[in-house]
This record gives sequence, C-alpha cells and structure tokens, in this order.
Amino acid sequence: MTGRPRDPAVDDAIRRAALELVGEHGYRGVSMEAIAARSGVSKQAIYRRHASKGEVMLDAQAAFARTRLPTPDTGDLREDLLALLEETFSGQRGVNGALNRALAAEALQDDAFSELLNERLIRQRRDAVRLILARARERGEVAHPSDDLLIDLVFGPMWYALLLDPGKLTAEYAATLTDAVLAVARSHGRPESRTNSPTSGNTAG
Amino acid sequence: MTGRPRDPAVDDAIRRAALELVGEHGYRGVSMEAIAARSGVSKQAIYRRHASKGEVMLDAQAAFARTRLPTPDTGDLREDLLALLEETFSGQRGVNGALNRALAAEALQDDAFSELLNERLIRQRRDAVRLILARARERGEVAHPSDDLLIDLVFGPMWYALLLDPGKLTAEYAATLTDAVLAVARSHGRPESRTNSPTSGNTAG
Amino acid sequence: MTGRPRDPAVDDAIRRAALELVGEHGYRGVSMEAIAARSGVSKQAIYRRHASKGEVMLDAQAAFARTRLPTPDTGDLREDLLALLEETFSGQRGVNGALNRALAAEALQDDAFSELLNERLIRQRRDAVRLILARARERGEVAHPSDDLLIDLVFGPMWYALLLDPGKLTAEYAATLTDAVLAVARSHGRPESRTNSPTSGNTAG
Amino acid sequence: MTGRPRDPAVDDAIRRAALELVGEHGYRGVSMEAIAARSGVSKQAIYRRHASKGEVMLDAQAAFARTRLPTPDTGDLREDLLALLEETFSGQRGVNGALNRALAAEALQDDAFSELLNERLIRQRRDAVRLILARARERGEVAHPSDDLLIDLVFGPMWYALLLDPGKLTAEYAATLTDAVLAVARSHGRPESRTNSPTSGNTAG
DNA sequence: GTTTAAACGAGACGGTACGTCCAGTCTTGAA
DNA sequence: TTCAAGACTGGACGTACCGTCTCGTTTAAAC
Repeated sequence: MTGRPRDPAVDDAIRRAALELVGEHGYRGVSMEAIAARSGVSKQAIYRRHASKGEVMLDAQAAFARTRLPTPDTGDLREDLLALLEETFSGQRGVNGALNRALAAEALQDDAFSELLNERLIRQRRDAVRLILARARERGEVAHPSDDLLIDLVFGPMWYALLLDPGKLTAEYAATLTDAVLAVARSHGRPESRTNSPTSGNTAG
Repeated sequence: MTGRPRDPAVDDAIRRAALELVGEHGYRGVSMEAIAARSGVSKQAIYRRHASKGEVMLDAQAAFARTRLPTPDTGDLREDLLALLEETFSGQRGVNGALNRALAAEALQDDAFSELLNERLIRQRRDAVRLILARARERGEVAHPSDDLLIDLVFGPMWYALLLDPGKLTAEYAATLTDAVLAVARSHGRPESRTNSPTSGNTAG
Repeated sequence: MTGRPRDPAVDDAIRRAALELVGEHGYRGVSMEAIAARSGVSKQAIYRRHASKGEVMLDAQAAFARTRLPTPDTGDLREDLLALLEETFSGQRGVNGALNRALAAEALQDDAFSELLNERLIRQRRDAVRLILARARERGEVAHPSDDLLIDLVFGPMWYALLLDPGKLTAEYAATLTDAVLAVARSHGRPESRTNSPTSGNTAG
Repeated sequence: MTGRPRDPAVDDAIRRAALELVGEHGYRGVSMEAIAARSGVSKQAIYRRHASKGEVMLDAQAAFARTRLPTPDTGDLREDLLALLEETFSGQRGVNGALNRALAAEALQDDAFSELLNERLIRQRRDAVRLILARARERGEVAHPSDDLLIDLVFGPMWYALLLDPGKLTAEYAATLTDAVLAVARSHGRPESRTNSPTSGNTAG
C-alpha cells in the first residue's frame, strides 16, 4: 500500500537538467526525452511528477525564484518601486529570462498553464507591488484608485519588452517607467478638464 | 532564368486554410501538414514561402490586418487614444486574439520570429499611436518627452492581459488605461521635487 | 538496462503486411509507409528492426523459405539435381518470384544488401547443392574439382532467366540444365588435349 | 510547324552527366534532378528524350558500348570463347560494371525495361557467342544441340557474379567457365547411362 | 523477516508531424 | 518547337518526440 517512496534526488536531477538544457538550446530545443537523457532519469519518472514540459520548467524556475522577491520599504514610493523594478529587470537576463519568456509562451497557448503560472509566479510579484503601494497610499502618495492598474503599468511593459526586445530592460528603463507609474499614481484616474483653467482643481472640491 | 512565376492563388489558399484551421483547432492544433491538406497545396509550396508555421500565420494575420488600422483624428488626444484602444482591444477577441497570442508565444521562443513580428505587425500599431501623439503634441497636449514610453504604456498592458487574462480587455479597461496614459503624457517624465516640504501637497491646490 | 522486450507479434505483422503488399502492388509499389499502415505497426518499430525496405522483404522471404529447402538423396546425382532444380524453378513463380527478382535488384544496387542476401538466402541454397554434390562425389559421380563452379552453373542461369525471361524456368529447362551440369561434373575441368590429331574425334568412339 | 530542332549537345550533356554521377554516387544515388543540375539541362529536356532514369542510363551505356563487341575467330572454340569472356569480364569493372548492375536492377523490376535492355544490349552479346558457336559447330566442335543453353551457361554465371560478387570476374574464372562450357558443348545434351559400361557408346550407334 | 506495492532505468510501442527530396508536369520568356 | 528556369502536386523518406506500456530490479514501509 505504501510502496517505495519517491526519490527526491530524482526531482533535483530533473530540475537541474531542465535548466541546463534551456540554457543550451532554448526552451524550444528542449524535449522531455532530452531532459530524461540528460538527467539520467526515466521518462516515466518525469511524467509521474509533471504533466508537461511547461510544468517541469515552472517547477525548476519556482525552485530557483522562491529564494528572492524583496519588497523594499524606504518610506518613499519612488525609491521602493525603482528598487523593485531594477531588481526584477536585472533578473530577466540570462537563463532566467529565457525561462520566463518560455513560461509566458506556454501560458499564451494553454489557459490551464496560464492559470498555474499566475498562481505560482505572477501573483507573488503583483502582491509585492501591491504591498509597496499600500504603504505609499497610507503616506498619501497615491491618489489613483486602482492598485491593479498601477501594477499592470509596472509589469505590462516588462513582459512587452520581454516579447519584443529583452535588451530594453535596463536600469534606465526602470527609472523612466517608475516615473511614469508615479505620474499615474498621483493622478485621480479620471480625465482632467482639458481647458487647463487654474480653477480645474476646484472641480474636485 | 525567369522560370514559372509563383501562383498568387497558392498564397491565398495557404492563408485561408491557416485561418480556418486556427479557428477550428487553435494554433497548437494546426500543423503544416494540415494546412497543406486543407489548402490543397503541397508542403513544398508552403515551405517555399514560409520557414515555419509561425510565418504562415503571421502572413495570414498581416494580410487581414493590413486592411484596417484606423488612426482617429478628433482633435482630442483622449478621444483619439480611446477610440484606438477600444478598436484594438475589441479586435483581440475570438480567432484574432487567439492568433495574436500564438504569434506572441512564437516570438517569445524565437528571436528571428520576434524580429519579423515586430516588422510586420507591431511597428504599424506603434506608428499609429505615434501619429496620434505627434498631433496631440502639436496641440500642446503632451509634455512627456518620450513617445516610445507612452506607446509602451499603451501596448504593454494589452499584451500582459493577453498573457494572463484576455477577458480583461474591455471597453472599460480601455478607458482606464487611456486616462493613465494621459496622466503620463501630461507629466514631464521626471520626478517632481521630492523635497517633501509639508506644503508640497498644496501645489495641486 | 533490460527495457521492454521486443514484441514478436510486431515482427510477424511486418512480415505479413510486406508479403501481402508485394502481392498486391509489386515490390516497387510498396513503401515503408504502407507496410506500417497495413501492419498496424509504427514506422519506428520497423526501422528499429530493418534498415530498408529490402531488409524487410528479405526477412519476410527468409522466414518463409526457412521452412522448405529439400535436399533430395536418391543415390543418383541426376535425380537429386533435377528434383532440386524443378522445386526451385517452380518456386520462382508468382509472388515469390517477384520477390526474388526484387531482392536481386536491391542487391545489385547495394553491396551491403548483397552481402545480407548472400548470407540469408543464397548461401543456404548453395549449401544444399553442395551437399548433393558431396554425396555424388563419394559415389564417384563427380570428376570436376570445383563444387563452386558447378553451383554457379546451377544458379547462374536461373538468375539470368529471372532477369530476362522468368517464363523460361520450366521443368524442361530444369532437365536441360541438369544434364549440362552433369556433363561438366563428369569432366575434369581442364581442357582436353587440343593437339588436334585428326583422330581426336575417335576418343569418344 | 517545324520549330526549333533539338540540340545534340543536350543529348551529350545528359549522357556525360549521367555517367559522371553514376561513377560518383552509384545508380541509386542518381536522380533525374541531379542529372539536370549537373548537365545544365532542364528536366524537361531530359524527359523529352527519355522516359525514366533507366533509359537515360541505357542510352549512356549504349553510346559507350556500341564501339566494342569483338567476335574473335581463331579457328578454335576454346580460344574464341576465352577471348570473348576475358574481354567481357574485364569490361565489368569500374563505372561500366556499376552501370550494368544498375541496368539489370532496373530490368528486374520493370518488364518493359527488361525488354528494352534485351534488345539494346543483351541480344548483341548473345549473338556474338552464337556466331562463335556456329563456326565451331561447322568445325565439329559442338555436339550439344542447343546454342541457347550454351549461351546461358556463358552469361548466366556472369550476371550471377555481378549480383553477388563482381570481384569474381577474373581471367581465371573466365578460363574455368570456358572449360565448363566446352564440356557441355562436347556432350550430347542427354544423360549418358550411369552404368558406365564400355558399351554405353553403342546406345547411340 | 518476509511480504507487498510503488518507484526506478530501460526501452519498445502506436502516433503524429517534421522538413527534405524527387518524380513528373506545367508555365513562363527567350532563342 | 526547343531551351533554362523554376513553380507545382503528390508521395515517400527517415527522424524526432509524444505519452503510454511493459520489463526486471530496487527500496522501504507494513506485517
């Protein structure tokens, strides 16, 4: 009834092989077959744990990513955001970036996987920003009513860059984007009058 | 030296079959083999034109998209942007949306294809926004120095939504996003003084 | 290290399908693809066993031929040879003959396959004749020093007929050829004196 | 109505390319496509002249072979035969041998081609031997009633060797085979009594 | 200790698609 | 009408993975 317990070394071997192979051949160029061969593990053992290549990769990624995720708290929204963005952007280089792109690719073609990715990776990042915003909101730095939109403005351009030009994710771009998000955060999220009369402020009063 | 010229009817048949099949089985469920069978065209003929399934789809998509692409000119940035976004968002439903997601997935896994996608699809959309921004800038509606950032703020969240939750792309989200972009456009793109005099809040008053 | 053992039923299915298809469409008209389809076996499974269509056919042929191969022992060389030749010639009709011709064709174009054909089919037939000759030699019926030449005289004309006119392989031709081989067997394999004395004709008298 | 006449240079180019390619890649490894490419001639031009690769090769071969074909007339059957066989055997080396094997392969799988091969190549060789035999018969050197059988004994083993072991076609084998044919030629083609009584000669008397 | 049951490697299995090659035909423009 | 060029359909090639299925062996908990 109990049977032989799963060997944790097998899990590790799979993760290790997966990451190596992505580094060498890209996500596309990796097959379950190759992971099995490289890891010295049978295909059966992999399929016992993961339903698809995507899940293998997500597992490998999560095992790595779990360590990080800082939520700076400097008392200043701009500094907090900037720190988070710089950290996040710089993490999109190398194998890690390749893996992220691959996971996104998988999610784009498979709703169930999209769900999974959201749960295991995306949500945590969004929550980190949400926490920063909550603190800033208490300090009166945020006028905009929707955290979610602000978060979209943070990560949307990041994934967009990952899609078209990963090289764009520099510290400079992080700063530019931070300032843009700040501008929105300070706004009320409703169109101001375009007449620009000095009394426009009164409409809110 | 001349040889028999390519038959344009073949190009059309390929495009038509590709779109039909994506509609029926999704991008994943389409194979070059199936496209050839459905279109009554030989695989050779397809490979002569396109290097991969992605290119076939991109070509089919581009042939459709070429017809549209409105650049509203109402004399008001908010209205122009909103119109474009609503139009674009509503175009991400159904087969077209599925196709866009698939193309993005492909681009995420293949740099060469990413390039191609940029050239044939992305650039045109960005240019449409760029034109709208240029007109608004002349009218004094845009203070932010970088068109590119503003454009990133328009399309970044769109692709981000396509990745995680395509259902998010409603007219309402278009409006919310438009206002956010406007807020940034009106800003100077540089952080406001953070000297944090207790009266700083009054500047808005 | 052990792995799942090969399924002998697969071997059989391949052989059966191969023979059926040769009967229906001729060797030329058979493809690996068709063998796989007809046998309900994957192409992989076939290529795991055989490197080419030729090998598949040879295997099928050999599996059949293995059952037969009589070596008559009547105590008389002529009768033994005649029986073997009649049996062999009559076996070159219908599908079997077509198959033999095809195997020969394959061998003519591929040295490695020639080798294989020799090992698996030809050698056994030659050995059958060799055995007959050995017994006859003990009885003093064979003067010619070379078994191999005598065997060549048996099978050479057979393949030659298969090449140019398979219909020639009648019982009558078997008899004629048998007598010719006998004539050589009784000779010493060296030219008789050609001193050409006018009386040399008398030696036969 | 007359149109442009065919360019004989095209015929030559085809033949030349065909022979070159057979030499380089073997008959198997030659395609109409390759012949066209190598010769700088369009596929159309080839198909206008020849119905198949086999016919191209037969044409190329015939253009070469037409020059030779000696029918020695030394006044002695053995010498005539030996000369012919040595000449013929030595001609089966190199490209020529490869071509002959290929033509045979083609004939084995295609009755129409077999016919053609017979007409254009085989018949002439048989006739050469037939002529030699006729002269010998007049000199009383041939007792056997059937020229055709004797000819089969000459060429059968040759093709047989070509099939299984072309290296066998040495001058020595030519001699051995010649002697065997001679033995048959001197026989009556009917089985002698095996009792070997000295009176056996009388049965014919 | 012995059972017992699951995990393990190896690798065969039916499928499906891949991207390539060649056959034989057709279509262009030039000679 | 031929010619070189090259597009065209059709079909098979041999390969690569997929996810599943035996095999024989190993391992640890339950008896």
